[in-house]
Amino acid sequence: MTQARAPRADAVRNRKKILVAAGEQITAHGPDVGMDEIAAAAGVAVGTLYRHFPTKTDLVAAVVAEYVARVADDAEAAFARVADGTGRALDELTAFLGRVVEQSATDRAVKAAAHALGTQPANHADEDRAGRAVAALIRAGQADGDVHPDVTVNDIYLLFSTAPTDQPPTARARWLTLVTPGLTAQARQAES
Amino acid sequence: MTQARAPRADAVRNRKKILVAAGEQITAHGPDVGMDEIAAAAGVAVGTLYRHFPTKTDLVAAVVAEYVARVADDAEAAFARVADGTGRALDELTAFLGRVVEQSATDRAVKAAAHALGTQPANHADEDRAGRAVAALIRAGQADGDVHPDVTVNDIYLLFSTAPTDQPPTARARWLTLVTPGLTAQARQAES
Amino acid sequence: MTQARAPRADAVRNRKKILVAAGEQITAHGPDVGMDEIAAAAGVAVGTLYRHFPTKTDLVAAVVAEYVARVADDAEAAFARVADGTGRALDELTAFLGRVVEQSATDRAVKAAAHALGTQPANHADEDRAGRAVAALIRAGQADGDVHPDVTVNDIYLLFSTAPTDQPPTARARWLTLVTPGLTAQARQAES
Amino acid sequence: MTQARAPRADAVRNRKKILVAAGEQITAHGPDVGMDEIAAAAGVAVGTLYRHFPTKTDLVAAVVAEYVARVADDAEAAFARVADGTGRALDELTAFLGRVVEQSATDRAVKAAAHALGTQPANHADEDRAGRAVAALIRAGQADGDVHPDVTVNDIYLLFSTAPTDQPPTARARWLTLVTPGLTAQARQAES
DNA sequence: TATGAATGAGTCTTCATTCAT
DNA sequence: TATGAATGAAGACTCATTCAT
Repeated sequence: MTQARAPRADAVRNRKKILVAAGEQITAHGPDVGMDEIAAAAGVAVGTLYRHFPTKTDLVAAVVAEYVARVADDAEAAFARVADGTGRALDELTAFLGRVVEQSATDRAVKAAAHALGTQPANHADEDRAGRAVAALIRAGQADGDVHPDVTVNDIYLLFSTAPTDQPPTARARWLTLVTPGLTAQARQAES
Repeated sequence: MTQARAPRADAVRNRKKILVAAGEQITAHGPDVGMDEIAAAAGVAVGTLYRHFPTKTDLVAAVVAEYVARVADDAEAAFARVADGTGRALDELTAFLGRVVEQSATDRAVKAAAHALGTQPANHADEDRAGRAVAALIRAGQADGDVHPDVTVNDIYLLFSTAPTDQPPTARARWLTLVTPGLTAQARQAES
Repeated sequence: MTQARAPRADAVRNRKKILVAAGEQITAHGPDVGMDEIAAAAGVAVGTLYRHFPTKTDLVAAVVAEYVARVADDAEAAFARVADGTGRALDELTAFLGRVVEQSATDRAVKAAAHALGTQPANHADEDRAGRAVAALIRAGQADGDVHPDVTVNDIYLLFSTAPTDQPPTARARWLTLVTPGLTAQARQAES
Repeated sequence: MTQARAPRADAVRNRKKILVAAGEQITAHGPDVGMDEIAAAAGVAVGTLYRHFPTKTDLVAAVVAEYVARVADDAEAAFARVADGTGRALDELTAFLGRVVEQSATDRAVKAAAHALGTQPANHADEDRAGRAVAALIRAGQADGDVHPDVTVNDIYLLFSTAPTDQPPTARARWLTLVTPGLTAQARQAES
């Protein structure tokens, strides 16, 4: 037992490998990748995969949860920059939106898989974390007079969920351009 | 003669029934509905379904094509209203966008299915028709000074393809509100 | 009714067309050709095909029967030549065998189909006709001292049924060369 | 440990069971037996069958390959007896032919299935082995003056491929009697 | 009567999940 | 515990046969 290699460490490492592989495979080959393929990509046998995730649904849920966690981290970092005066709220908000859209890596394919399998959002903690950070960002932007007063966290989520993640970068950039005015105060005032 | 069921008529009716059922089933239960289920929903046997569409891919392609045709009709009607002075271009454009988004009936699920099956857009005629009508609408709006000068047909398509068709009506309405400023001249000028 | 075209004539012509097409299709594409393909090749609709042959089995049986009839004709002609002194029995016998082997047209594929479908040999009349003619040929050859005394009609059938009809002409010719000695008197005496 | 079922051993045993069952089923019920039936006959589930042979074609190819291997073994054993003086070449050759014909077990039905599925002869090694042994047998027989000088390996193959394996033993014996003279030197010389 | 659309049981194959080793 | 072979339900597709027109 004292001989260096911790037993849990392997399990943890396996879990990570599986999660990563699952994300990659689903992204690359669509939501219908087989469990065998994911296992192979992770370098483990199916049995091992099932030890960590009793169901395909569970696996996908975990992948989605990971993604949510990353998004939450990103949102919090963005707000931190606003809080300490490094960044301006509206800019951070759109940049954040942009970054999320850029991450084709774990994208709509994953969400489609989640949807197809009826996954329930598992990790409320991370979701809340993300939600709070975004809300703070929005409030800051509104305080600046940059973000339209009626914008809510749900609006950002709505845009997330409709981002063209599976399209080429130019399309994604253009989408951002088209969508940003809807968030700004002036633009919406401009329409009468 | 008037009470006789026409022979070809039945086939035509079956084709229609299948198309409708396929749209519904795919929309309701996702792209992975079985052909048997579609057939059952259409009230025919699988064999009949396969007589009309030799492949699931073909069936989905046909459903998509139908959808495209309806969109093309809608776009042309919208432009017609602009042409005869009944409607204003920007309004027609956003209303058109709104209508497309409203049609959850044949929506993203269908397109996801199409994507998953690698369907090639078959009906270029209808696609072109839709494209021309939308382009005309945009040009008219730009002539009015309402639509931003750099807006193109592809922008509209981009918004189409990211519309939250599978979300509740309020979300869809909100999405439209958020997205519209990106198309207007003033709003985009308002951003500096 | 007196207007020239006889109604039965068409039916007979159709039957013939179907029979020919069935032979061709089975030969060309194996015993698993669909009834639709046979019907198409015959230039009729499946329904018509089924009017003439209530079952695929029946159709194949009919094709086989046709083949048997042709073989019977051939055997009788061969014996006729022997009877009127035009031909020598052994030569006619081997030539007959050769001709049968040459007819790849309606060949093993048909018989395999027949076998697969459990067809019972239908046309005893033609079979008997062929059997009698071959028997006569054999007896004549034995009277000449050319054909080995123990050769029977069944031997000829055995060779028929094992002829390499689906192989290239050179192989078929070689087969004939290898097989003929077994029928001749001298050759078999030569083995001790 | 001695009473434990070995893990790999099971897989190997399954493979064998499947191969045997496939041979039997195809022989018994023709090339069109369902994979389900073969699996049932082998006492495994279809999935297992497909794990071992990804395709029906592969399965049939494997059955054929097994058969070829057995024939190669037989031919080599026959030649070994000739080489060490235990047997006479012509006798061994015809006995070999006889044995092959006797093996109705894996016979024409299998080859027909192979043909129908477009199987490519996979195991060239075994084919070559068989070919070499048969060639050696022929050469030895020719050296003895027993086998006709123009006989080649292809002749033997030709006879193989036309052997009446699906007929009763008496018919097979008779066929051998009829066919043997074609291979002997004297018999063929006897014909002029 | 000929047509060809409709039927539906059956075929091959896949894949999430279980379980013996 | 990790492995990977086995399971078997389910899906796409075929085709002999029936039947309305």
